[in-house]
Amino acid sequence: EFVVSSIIDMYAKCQSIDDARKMFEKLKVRDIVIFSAMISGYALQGLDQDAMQLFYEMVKVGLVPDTVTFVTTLKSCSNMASLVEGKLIHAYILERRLEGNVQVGNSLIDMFTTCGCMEDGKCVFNKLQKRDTISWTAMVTGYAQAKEYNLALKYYQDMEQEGWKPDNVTVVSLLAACRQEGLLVEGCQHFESMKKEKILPTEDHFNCMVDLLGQAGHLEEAVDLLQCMPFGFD
RNA sequence: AGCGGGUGUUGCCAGC
Repeated sequence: EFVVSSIIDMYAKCQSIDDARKMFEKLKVRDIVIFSAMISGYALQGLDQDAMQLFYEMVKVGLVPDTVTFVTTLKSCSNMASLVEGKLIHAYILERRLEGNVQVGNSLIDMFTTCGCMEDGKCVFNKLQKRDTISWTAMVTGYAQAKEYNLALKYYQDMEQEGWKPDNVTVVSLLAACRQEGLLVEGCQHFESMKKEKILPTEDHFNCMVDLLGQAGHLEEAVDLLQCMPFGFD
């Protein structure tokens, strides 16, 4: 029961997905947590077709997916950028009336924007009763990935205006957008604002900043930044 | 009432 799902989870996260599956197969009784742990393991390993198949199997045996099941299954849809499967999962979510759930909504936003369906993503976002940092960041990242940088930056402005603070992931997406648009000043502002927000920069932040400075011809500043970076060179 | 499964992470290049 509790122990079993933990072990499956552990195997799945330690790249022993086959061992996880063996244990899964041996079980006489499987509940949604066991299924979700197994689906999550497949999604983590990029075995997305297996994840989807297990989801369908789970529904077929009469188990009712919950928010966690949907979140993990949508992850596989995103990995594959499979709109067809994503829409099918969306239909199950609507049936269960879970579209307004924050985590499920966030996953739907990610799935739709990853599949290039910006309107559907926006629609889910707009319908969310409650939003969190991840909802906003998913929109920023989604538009940045779609190369709609101005919209990405606009979502960030709205996010700020509604009183939300960015976190390190938000800033990576912002810097990526600025880098693509060559917005040096704005990029520097976001990078500087990390100190104020007490966000620790990761390698990704530095990579974006070094490139942003470099492409603007500020080579010395780029080198300075490289030198104070707590990581190896790229 | 509680417990095991959970969503957002830059760019370029190479391989599959």
